[in-house]
Amino acid sequence: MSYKDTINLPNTEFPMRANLSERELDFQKIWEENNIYEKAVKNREGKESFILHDGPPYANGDIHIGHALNKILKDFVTRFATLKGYYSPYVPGWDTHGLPIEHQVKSEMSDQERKDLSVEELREKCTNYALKYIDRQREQFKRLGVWGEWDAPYLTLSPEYEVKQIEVFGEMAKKDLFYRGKKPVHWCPHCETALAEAEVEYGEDRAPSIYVKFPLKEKFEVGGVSLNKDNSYVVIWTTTPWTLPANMAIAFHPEYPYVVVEAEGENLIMAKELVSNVMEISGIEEYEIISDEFSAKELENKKCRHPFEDRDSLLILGEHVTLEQGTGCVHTAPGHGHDDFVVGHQEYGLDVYAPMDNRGYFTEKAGDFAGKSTDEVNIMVTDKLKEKNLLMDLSFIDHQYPHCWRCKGNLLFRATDQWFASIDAIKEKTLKAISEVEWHPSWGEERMKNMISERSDWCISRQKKWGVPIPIFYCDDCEEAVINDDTLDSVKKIFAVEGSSAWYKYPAEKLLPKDYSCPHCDGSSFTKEEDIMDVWFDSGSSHKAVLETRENLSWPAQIYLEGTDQYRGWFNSSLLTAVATEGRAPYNEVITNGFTVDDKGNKMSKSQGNVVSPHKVIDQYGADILRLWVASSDFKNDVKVSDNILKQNSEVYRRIRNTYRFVLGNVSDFDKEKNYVKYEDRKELDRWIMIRLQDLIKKVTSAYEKYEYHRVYHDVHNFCTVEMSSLYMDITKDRLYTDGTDSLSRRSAQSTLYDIMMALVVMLAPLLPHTSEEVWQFLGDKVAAKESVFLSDWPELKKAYYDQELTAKWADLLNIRKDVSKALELARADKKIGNSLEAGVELKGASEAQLELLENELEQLADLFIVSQVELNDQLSEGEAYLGEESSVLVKVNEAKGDKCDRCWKYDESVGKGEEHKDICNRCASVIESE
RNA sequence: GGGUCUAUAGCUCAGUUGGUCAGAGCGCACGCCUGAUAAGCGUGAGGUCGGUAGUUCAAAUCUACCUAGACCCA
Repeated sequence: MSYKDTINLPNTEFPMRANLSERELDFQKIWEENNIYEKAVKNREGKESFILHDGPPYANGDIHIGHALNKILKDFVTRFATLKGYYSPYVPGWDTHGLPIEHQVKSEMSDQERKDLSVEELREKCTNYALKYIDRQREQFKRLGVWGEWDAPYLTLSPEYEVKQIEVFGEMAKKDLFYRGKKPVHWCPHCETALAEAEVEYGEDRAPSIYVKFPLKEKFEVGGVSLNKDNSYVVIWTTTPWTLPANMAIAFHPEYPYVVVEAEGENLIMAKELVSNVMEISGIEEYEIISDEFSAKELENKKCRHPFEDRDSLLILGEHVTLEQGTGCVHTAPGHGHDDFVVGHQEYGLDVYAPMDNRGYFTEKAGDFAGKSTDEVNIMVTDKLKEKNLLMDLSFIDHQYPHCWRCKGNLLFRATDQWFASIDAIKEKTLKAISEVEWHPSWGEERMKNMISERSDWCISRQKKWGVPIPIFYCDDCEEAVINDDTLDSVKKIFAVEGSSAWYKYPAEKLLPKDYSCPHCDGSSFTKEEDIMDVWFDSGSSHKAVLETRENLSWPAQIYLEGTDQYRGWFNSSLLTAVATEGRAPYNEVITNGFTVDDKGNKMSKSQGNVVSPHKVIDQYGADILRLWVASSDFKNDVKVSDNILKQNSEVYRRIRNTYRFVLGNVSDFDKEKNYVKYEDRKELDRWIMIRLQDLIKKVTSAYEKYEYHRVYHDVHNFCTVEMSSLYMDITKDRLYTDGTDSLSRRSAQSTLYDIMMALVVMLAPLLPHTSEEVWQFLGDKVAAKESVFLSDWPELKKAYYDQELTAKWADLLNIRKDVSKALELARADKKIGNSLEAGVELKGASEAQLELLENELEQLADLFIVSQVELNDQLSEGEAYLGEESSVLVKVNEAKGDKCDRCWKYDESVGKGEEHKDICNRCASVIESE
């Protein structure tokens, strides 16, 4: 007869193959329909808050693997916090304003449509565009298994958000942190608009190339020669002669050597390395370097005369000067160049002068050049220079020049009025705030401090339409800028109802309080500011706009968690607005994740073909595998991802899943109410693994608290593989299958498996929510009280379980087990045995203590080694036995005595001797009898 | 060019304040099992700790330089 029916084999419907890509959707549906997220959060109402504030992704395009990494990490944080007992609601958000969307919307229109478009229409289209992508991304984020208030996210374009944002702006304005200044921007004279760097295209263009002599203002000595102002010059080179009227300075590199060259009776200052170049280009054959090399530091703050304006030109130092072209002496017009602005204006305080109108024509201030175009001025300038004999050379060259993305025309670099936030005013406070934040990893503090220390003032203005208007008015009479509580309250009221598009819909009078008059001059007519705010001001206000306005949130946030690029971005702008308004950082902790790179550590790019798409991963493997990949990586560094890496994670997943499956199969007849064996009454091996489980709980909990998910991953995986699968489950199978159904030994094992399962499923729930929920549902009646794993509690660490004596004893026994395994393998290689149950083992301890141990535990050794018999033999010698490397025990492997029991498959001398059950051993016979 | 980082077996990670032959799991190879079976068990082979030069009795661990890579800025 077959005895298979008399044993308790695993029994479960829990599928070995997960089929995650399809089944995950079922669980997501269950969560959504039953409001599990809401219930889980509500479950912790009144408990300590743990608020992770979401950095808003930009509402454009589909999510990529970097988004997935970041959002999944956030999900780990909030799910763990909730299970651990914190009140941790998660409100996701989106960043919706800004150039890329405006750009995209415009480029989808014909030229005519674009021309006919009103600002309000444009903004409506932008709104729709953003909303469309929010919907798309929302579904994609939800598909990752990220939970949160997806039905009520925060959007930077929502009226309530905009109101808070201009409130933040107003608070800063009241503290006098804003000022109006000029700054050069890319300007298209045809489209009459400023362009962002993304809208600039560089292309070949023909330009005049001129070398110009600037006369010294006074005589000075340098490099051992004395220079006379009548015949001594600094030589500059430029390809934009029209910017010369705005010249304010000449920049020299502080480190390169300069010299004086004598040529044609004149003394010329230039970089030593470029002398021969310049002479060759200018066609001068006879020249001589008449000075020693000298540092430009000797020239700093001396002056030249402007070649044709009634003005001086200051000699200054700048690291941006190169020796690739020109003379090493750089014409500097702070109104017409970026470096010129930074060095000339911000470092040397020179005027930002750009006498030019929106169409690119020179203004009245430009004197002779008034009304002229840049092309005309190019010619006039060179003529003037020739006239004064200050033009060393004129030629034409082809070079890379910026063009407008739309009309393809040449761009100008031109200073326009901008609003700035003064960083200097709050720098000290900000640096202090940084040191009060906990940075993970810790180098973040230094990175942030360096960044803030070096940061110059924040240009808030953007000459665009898709954004939050800068809520400032200008009095038409006195031209003063007006912003105060009265004007702000009025604007806020209107924005709260109609959103910030109202700024474009209504004239200033409607936006201001009724009959408002200028606080400076009593004037009653006003003009609105046309610029919008930098989008970093949008998201940088989120801590106020979200944390302060939502009832379930609170300021400041416990955590910001973003990619490392956000030191410059969101961490930075949020910090500045928070310090400006509240005097401290908006976060207690900042965590950063690295970027996703390919398996060689290179960044992903379409052209490299190494891009891993989260959608594909989900289709092929499932979101839980993607999440496992996130968990497996030390995200503080850059995170590698490739097919191979994902495949590896799916193998790890399989091991975890099969551990669950084994347990589920073996507790199918287990009723916790009736069959649970309490810890003290369990078998030693069961107690041993329970202690191992406590170690695991301790390690895993601590790893979660430190955001070290890769430690969770490794610890849990090792536990499943080493402790559980190859040891505990392998050994316990015999008890579970063949001992009496209701025997203490079997119930003891089941109770243990149950305890382990309950701890594991909760501990992995933040990482593998779908699988954990699936397991939870399969536990069925046993956990009926809780409808979802996410409504349960974090496993409790049972310190009382610890038992040093037992732990030490089992460490010894398991060492011996390793040696026995090795000995069995040798026997197997000799074809003496196949299955280890075909073996009987003889042992000899290597020490008194070990001999005693073996003697005491003899009873359970066969089960522990999964062999049929174990005997002690103090006659064993090294010649006939294997000497264990781990424990020094001597092991001799023999064929097992007796015959194979048909029921438990062990060999035993009692087999074949029974009356009723001939083919099975005594133990099995008695089990059958008693069932 | 500047700021901040990273570099340990094919892969993912451990390696406290420098000190026993550098560890784990996976993968791989080989074997076993066929009552966890598109599972499970065992054994084994894989590393000049990115490179070079130093400090030291002693360095994967400290210093300098170099190489490769990442983010931000210029």
